[in-house]
Amino acid sequence: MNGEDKIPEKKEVHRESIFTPFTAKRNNLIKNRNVLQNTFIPIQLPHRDREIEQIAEIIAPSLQKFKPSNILITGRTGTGKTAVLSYIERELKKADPDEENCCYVYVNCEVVDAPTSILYNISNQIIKEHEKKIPFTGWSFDKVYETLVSYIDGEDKVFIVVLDEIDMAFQKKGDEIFYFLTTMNEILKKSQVSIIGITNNTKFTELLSTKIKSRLGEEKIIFTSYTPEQLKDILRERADTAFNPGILDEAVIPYCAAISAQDSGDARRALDLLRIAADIAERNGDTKITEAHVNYARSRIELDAVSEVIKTMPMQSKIVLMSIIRNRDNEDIKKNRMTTGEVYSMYSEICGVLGHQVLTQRRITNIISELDMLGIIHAIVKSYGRNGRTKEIELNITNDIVEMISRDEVFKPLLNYKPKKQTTLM
DNA sequence: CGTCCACTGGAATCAAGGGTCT
DNA sequence: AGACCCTTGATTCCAGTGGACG
Repeated sequence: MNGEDKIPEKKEVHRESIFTPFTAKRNNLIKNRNVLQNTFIPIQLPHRDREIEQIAEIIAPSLQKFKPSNILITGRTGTGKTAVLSYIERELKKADPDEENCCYVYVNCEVVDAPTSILYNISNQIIKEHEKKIPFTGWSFDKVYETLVSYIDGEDKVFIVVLDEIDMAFQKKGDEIFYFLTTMNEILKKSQVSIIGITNNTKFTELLSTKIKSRLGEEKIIFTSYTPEQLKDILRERADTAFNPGILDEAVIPYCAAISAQDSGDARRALDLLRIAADIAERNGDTKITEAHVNYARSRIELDAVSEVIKTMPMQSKIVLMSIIRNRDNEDIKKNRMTTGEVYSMYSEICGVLGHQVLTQRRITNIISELDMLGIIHAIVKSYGRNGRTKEIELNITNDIVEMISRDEVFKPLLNYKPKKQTTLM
């Protein structure tokens, strides 16, 4: 993206086997790699004491077999929600090692989002006996639910069910699943179930029906974004165990913190930045990690994220994106902003060349909006008065990525193809 | 002030593919 | 196996609209 952050040339290394250069250059910059992984849960979570205490206070009764309130936790990504919960889990296990009084179940709804699979997932974490486990497919929702309920009731414990990324489950099937989970207690005679929902969608509660809302959110805890100062502390703590002393340039940690605080206050992002910067430095055989490495890491993260999105896009969206790129680079048109109509005619042309089905303009409008939401393009509705009302579309990706798309082999036939001259339009 | 363009975006509907139920 | 969802992507239809122009 920017030319000034070039990493120094790789140093020549005496070759013995093909691995020698890598092992030789893997100088001990990184002492402990695990610590920088975002799945790592540190012993202490800096700046989350208050939240931990709050949650601990709420769920403490479970250790005496009393049902704690349901909790709804909101906060943006990378504010330590999942980390805090894992921490809580660990502490809970310490207090009740044999799960005599309470049992902790964690489900990530981003991975398992269908209502049945959520129940299935919960059940199989709870049900220990192998022969009683619920088969992966084949059972109806009701049957799974009934089995789960009867099993839970046979246990005489408090079950704490943590639903991470709870909004993902909501999108699929409304709040039905939450209804079943929260009403479970009315059927249960011995055991109790309490739910901890985690979401990074602050508007999530508005989507729920009032009934569910009050049940699920008996207690609400909001995780605020980290400030740059707090991010610095977090990074510093990890860096202390991750790196040998003196390896990190003074400015690196404040710089990482500043970058990620600026666009989210996301600790995960900050850690990624640091880890990748370290990786790059290490691979390059450098002895110190500097701001330049961080800059490099930053652009690589960005590139990876966007190209990943584009790679997994459906074909039609790719063609639409290609049309926008072509329109922008076309000698005859040559403008950064274009209308839906212009995109559509280019699109139909490209479809013709590639032998793809041409979709309606209505659908293309939708695809354009989708691309807009992904942040790949900028589209705002604008009125040209007498000349109609349309979306004004602008590309919003770097040339590296444009390059990458253009090289995609599905667009091969376009390489030698010159678009027709546009006859109409201003 | 009304007209009228070139679309937007909601709603209903369909078709295909996948999983589920019996 | 065959009937029956449910989801997703697409189509059809259409009412609605910001603002330059006359």
